[in-house]
Amino acid sequence: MKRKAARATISDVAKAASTGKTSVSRYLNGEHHALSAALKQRIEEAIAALDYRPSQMARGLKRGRTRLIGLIIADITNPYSVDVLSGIEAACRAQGFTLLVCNTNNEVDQERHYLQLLSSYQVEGIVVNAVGMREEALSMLQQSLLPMVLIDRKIPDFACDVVGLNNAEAASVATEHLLANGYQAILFLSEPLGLVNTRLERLQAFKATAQRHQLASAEQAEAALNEAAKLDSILRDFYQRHQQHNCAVMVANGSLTLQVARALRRLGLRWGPDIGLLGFDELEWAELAGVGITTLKQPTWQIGYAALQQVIRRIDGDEQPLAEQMFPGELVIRGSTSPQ
Amino acid sequence: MKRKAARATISDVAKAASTGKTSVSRYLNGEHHALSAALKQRIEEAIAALDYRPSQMARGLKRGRTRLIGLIIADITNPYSVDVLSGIEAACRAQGFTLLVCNTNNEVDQERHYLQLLSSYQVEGIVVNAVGMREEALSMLQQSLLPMVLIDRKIPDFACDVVGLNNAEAASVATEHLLANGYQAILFLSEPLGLVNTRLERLQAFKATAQRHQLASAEQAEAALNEAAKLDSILRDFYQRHQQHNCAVMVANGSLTLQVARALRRLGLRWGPDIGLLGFDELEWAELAGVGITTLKQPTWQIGYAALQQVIRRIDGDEQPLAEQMFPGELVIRGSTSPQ
DNA sequence: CTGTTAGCGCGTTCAT
DNA sequence: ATGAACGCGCTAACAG
Repeated sequence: MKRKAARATISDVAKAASTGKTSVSRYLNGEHHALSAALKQRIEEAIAALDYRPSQMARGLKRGRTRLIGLIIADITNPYSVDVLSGIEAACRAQGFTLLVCNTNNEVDQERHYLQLLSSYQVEGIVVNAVGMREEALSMLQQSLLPMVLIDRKIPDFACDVVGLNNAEAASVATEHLLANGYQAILFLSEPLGLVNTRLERLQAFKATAQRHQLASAEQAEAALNEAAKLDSILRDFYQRHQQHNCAVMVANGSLTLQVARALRRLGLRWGPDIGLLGFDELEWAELAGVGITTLKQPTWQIGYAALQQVIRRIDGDEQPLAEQMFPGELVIRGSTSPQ
Repeated sequence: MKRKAARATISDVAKAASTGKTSVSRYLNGEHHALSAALKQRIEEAIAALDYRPSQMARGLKRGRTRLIGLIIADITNPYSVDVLSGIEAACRAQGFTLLVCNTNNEVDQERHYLQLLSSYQVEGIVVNAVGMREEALSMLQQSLLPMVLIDRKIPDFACDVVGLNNAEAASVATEHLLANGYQAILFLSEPLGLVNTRLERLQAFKATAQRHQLASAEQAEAALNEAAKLDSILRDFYQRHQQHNCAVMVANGSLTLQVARALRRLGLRWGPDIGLLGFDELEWAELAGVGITTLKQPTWQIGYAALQQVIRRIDGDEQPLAEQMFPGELVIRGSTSPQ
């Protein structure tokens, strides 16, 4: 007695429909023009009766097309990444691809593991959501020969399609908003800059805009997400030096904004009344925190969708030089950037 | 000239090591006892030289073991689900499985689509993270014959392993906390109860505990996540009837807590000073919202990890009657449950 | 229009 | 200890 009914194969269907495997295969692949109505009918019934579903394994083995796409995410707990994932997934469904999601948890050996894995499963393309990814982790990607697209971040010296935010424009808009609201000292706060282009571009646009408008004091500081003490001292120092003017902090991403908000809490400073606060990336709780936190919202879903479309274009043989799609951000104004 | 170097196959390796495929296969599967040191050496070098990696497709086809596990998530934007996902993923890595993540977005036809897909890829087991899943969507799962485990929620009349929170205990602890802090009227607020066992169990434990302690007023109401107006009226009404006493709201899950917080904002009510607030599920921003929101934190990561272990046990042929693992929650006390 | 045949890359008897 | 040959489920080339 069998443990469980073995799955029906294409041969079973062929037998049940008293025909050959080829015709069944043709039916499955939509080559309806080459099948008589009667045969189609029989095949259809056989498939239904046996609850047959073709094995993607065998199909991929034969054709070399697995219709599989790998997604590498540095940190799946990051809301930005999750939103992007939604967009990617929607695009996959629309195009008939399946997504293999790999969360590297920002660990290099996990990334190595997953790259091998994706290769083992013969994925046809890879999307890398590099948000929050450390630089060393990115280096590993360079060896892959598959169609690949980067989200949010570029890799120095590595020619690869990129989809992300128009950082220069966004940072400029954000800075101008703060200037327009009368802030006279602004601190640009980010995780360690390194060679991370998003941070560098945002910083540069901030500086340029500040200079263009002759901002009295444009400062810059870096702190890692887990350096609470350092964050405290940076913020305390900045506030003490500028509390007589209107001063504000501009935070380069959502994860850090959360930490900054916690730090300000610890220091007893209220965003809005005491100090301005503006963060990149929308936060679902932004309106609930005190007077609300002004954010620069990214079109995350669209970014994910566009990224997947781009990989597919490459899979389909597109040899265009190099695509770099930059989406505009949207400023969501809340209480944290209203002085007094 | 070939477009890109075709991947090396097991035959290539065999040729390069001047041996047969069989030995290479044995080497790959760790049957080291049956290989001479010299041959192992040659194979090892050939694999390295060709950058060979076995095709999981072919392997799965032959052995019938794909080492693939499917995960069905109702709503990937739910932080609870993401945390659980982390745990599942860690367990997968530890056990040598790969995860196929499917986000149904709470749409029935997407679920149908993904169930077929998982079956096509011959996954060996399925984990269903039912958090936020509508009842009608769950019904579809019943037909799958694969090893399957449910997270968080049970399906009526469907024998299946379940991993989740000890709802009765958790709700009891939460209720007693409110009682101890002097609240005399408590409103239990959830999404529509339906037949969702988590909601029912939490409600029942709330009622039982309230009765045992002779709480003056224990009320209950339901509202869907998108019914802002209804939420407003429920809360306004409750507050007006009880504002002379200390009154509190207990919310059955994190997504709804977010909506409740927004509603209270709209109504101009402050949690803590004006009305008590306690929510199931930890929120990363809980401490930043006003005086902070008291939450009942679930061991999400562990729940995910345990769920995957359970599926694997079934895959390995475990025929135990039925496992129901219930983890304890942890009350995280913040300002929202301190009256006056 | 339809069936027959030959692999895709791998694991697995079964001989050597 | 090692290799030759067969077949997993499917598609593609080639007959009929």
